[in-house]
Amino acid sequence: MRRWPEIVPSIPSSSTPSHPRVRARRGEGERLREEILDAAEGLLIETGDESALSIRSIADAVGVSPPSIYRHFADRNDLVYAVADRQWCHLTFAMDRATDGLDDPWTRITARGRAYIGFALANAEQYRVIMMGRPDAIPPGKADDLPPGYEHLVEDVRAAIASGRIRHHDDPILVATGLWMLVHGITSLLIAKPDFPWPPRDQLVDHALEVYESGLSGGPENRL
Amino acid sequence: MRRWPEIVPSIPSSSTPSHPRVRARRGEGERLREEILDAAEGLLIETGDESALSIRSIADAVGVSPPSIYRHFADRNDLVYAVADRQWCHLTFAMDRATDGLDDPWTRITARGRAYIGFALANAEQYRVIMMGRPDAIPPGKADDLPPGYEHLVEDVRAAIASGRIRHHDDPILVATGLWMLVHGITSLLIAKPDFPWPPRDQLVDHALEVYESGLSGGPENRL
DNA sequence: TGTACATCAGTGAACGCGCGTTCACTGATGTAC
DNA sequence: TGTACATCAGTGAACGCGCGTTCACTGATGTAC
Repeated sequence: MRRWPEIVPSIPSSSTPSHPRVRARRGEGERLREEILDAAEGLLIETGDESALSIRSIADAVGVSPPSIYRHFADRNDLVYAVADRQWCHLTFAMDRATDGLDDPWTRITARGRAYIGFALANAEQYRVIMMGRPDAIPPGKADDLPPGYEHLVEDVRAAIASGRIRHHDDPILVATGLWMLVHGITSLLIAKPDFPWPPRDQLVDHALEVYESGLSGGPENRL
Repeated sequence: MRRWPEIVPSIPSSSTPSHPRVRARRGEGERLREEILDAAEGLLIETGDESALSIRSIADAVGVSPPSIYRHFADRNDLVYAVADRQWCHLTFAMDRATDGLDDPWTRITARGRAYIGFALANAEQYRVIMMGRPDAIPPGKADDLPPGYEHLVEDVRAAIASGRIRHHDDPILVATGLWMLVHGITSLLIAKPDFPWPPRDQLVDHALEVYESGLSGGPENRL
């Protein structure tokens, strides 16, 4: 069980750089690494398919020859890992931002959940890679990693239990995991079945969170 | 919105037939079709990867030459569709069996949910294809299809609302969809992250269903 | 201030591979006469 | 009962493709002297 690096991610543009690329100046070779990841992410969004991330197509999108990729990534897997890793950080970042300044534990929990759903749906293909894909796409040693913001969620659950907001359930890990599964279920089904005649998304999210909250708090009479 | 065919599926053996295959007798050409699907499913389970289902590897597993596949399937997509379609039927069948003979609507609902989770986890790679994969793998016109047993679930929810077992929620579609999402969330996360240090599976399932049930029934004081 | 040179960023061509698909075919077998 | 033949199940060889990866290389650029 490891941490994901606590870097502050910048949401990258999905733009495919125009082809005539200017060669990095000496000492600035690392620049290409970022350009590669940007291009990979752009391709991911564009094609919606992780398997479309070929060394050649990425190199082409960056405006560079395929062997150049190998200066920065050991092989294709290593590159896909890096792409997934970035998404992981973005999701964490989005949730941290959403809970910033909120004090009430349950408010923080739902805000986190809504941010999770919102961000994941806005970045569906990236979410696919990190949460719905085969474990191959996950960097080794990260497969058993905590989900984005999991520790913070557990803290909030613990606080909600302490404050009596969550009743009849005393295991914060179990409660947090259940919440994660509900939120993931909503997110991943909407992503996997975009053509299904869903009820309005907001209604769906509200309903599910409300039912779960009601179940955790001991019934509707306890609701705000 | 279309129905899946109401055929009674037989759970296929995942065995890869031994190589020296006996040619089908005249008029029995359809036999190969089933052998192909069996072999494809076997490969799917074995490799855990839909992209490993190549015409060549399937032909090899059946003990037949690649062009033979085209006698029964228009192209690779068509074949993958057929594989997914079969899984769809199996899942439906498993749930119908699990609710057989049960009368109480809520008992039926949870039995259906547990059967869904149980069957999907026992056939993880197949579940991946039909519920977690890209819509490409889903036969055209089936992408907006009802999930296995959805209508029956909605019926049971309606009955549970009528009997007062589900309170404060009057839209059976919304409730059924929420239930589906919860159950799918549990299933798909367990499949996608097999190495995560989960709480015991049964505990997780029990907890989530209990919380959701409590939320739907209006609090723990209403529980059995 | 000038220059040789080590280093760095990146390239062009090629490798072997497995893939989906097509083509013209083969040889067994049931059936019409 | 015998046989010619249409049909059926399946084949062998080849196509063109995109892929990951490797190799020896080029040419710009900063720097030591």
